[in-house]
Amino acid sequence: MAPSSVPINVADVIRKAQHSLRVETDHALRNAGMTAPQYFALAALAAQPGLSGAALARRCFVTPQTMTGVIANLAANGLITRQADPEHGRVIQTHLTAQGSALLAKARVLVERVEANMLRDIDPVEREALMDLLLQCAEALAKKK
Amino acid sequence: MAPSSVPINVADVIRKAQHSLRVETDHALRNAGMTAPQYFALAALAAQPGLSGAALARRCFVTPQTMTGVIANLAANGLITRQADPEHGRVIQTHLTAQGSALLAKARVLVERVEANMLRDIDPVEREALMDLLLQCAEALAKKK
DNA sequence: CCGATTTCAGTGGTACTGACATCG
DNA sequence: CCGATGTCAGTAACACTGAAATCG
Repeated sequence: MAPSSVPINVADVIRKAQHSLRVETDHALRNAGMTAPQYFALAALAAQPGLSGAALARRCFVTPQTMTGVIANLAANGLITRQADPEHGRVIQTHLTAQGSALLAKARVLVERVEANMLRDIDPVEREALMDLLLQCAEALAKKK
Repeated sequence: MAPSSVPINVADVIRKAQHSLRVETDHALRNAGMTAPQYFALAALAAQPGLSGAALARRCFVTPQTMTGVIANLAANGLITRQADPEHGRVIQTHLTAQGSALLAKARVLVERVEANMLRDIDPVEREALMDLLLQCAEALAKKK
């Protein structure tokens, strides 16, 4: 059964929930002139400055090639800077600019509002259960048998 | 906090689980020469033959523009046929071909294997709870306050 | 005129393959 | 020299916005 208006299995519901979350997050971020992947990259960079493109990709659940494109757009908008790591040859370190840091702070409020709204009718105990179950799913998929 | 190797909130885990699911589904479908969106479109078409592009888009959680591209590729591969609805002017009905139907049956086995693997350590009661919680999330996002 | 469907044009994110450089 | 990792180039399929044409 494909995703429909009345999903009947767990996989469909995961896809449906994530899709709604992504759409709402994108809409919220549009007011800050940013896309969702760009936001996640900035947030990861704020937590750990100097990450390489490949490291950033792992943290944001995308391939290095995808992150390369996201990074290029962030750099073109003046939100990050890129410079070669003096230690390691081809590795390129990435850092937030003051402008990037300011925009991230503004965007963070918008994104957290969406996530809080999503969970508004779910109590802390249930949220914990939901997280545990989803992590089990992710691990089962990763371990692959 | 952005998605990281140790997600700490529900939204991150939803993104992580869906990403793993999508990657594994894509890999499984590659053996059938099909992409995930193509599979979902075929499945929807099997359930309700004759749907238009716009109707198909709604069922598969994508925009009509996106579905247009997916449909074009399916038609180019001979898996579906398209013909104008004699009643309504511009509406184009879409139907599975015999080849499309056969490939869908093969692909369905591969996809269901991935989904079963994802849930292998979760008992029926917990699966039900997981679905309920995710549906609550999706509805809260859709209702938007 | 309005609403739904379709199509076109443009941008951005996503993955795969393949190639090359660099480090250990 | 090898193998793992980071980057880049090319290709393909998805996905959204915005706008325009068409039909009922």
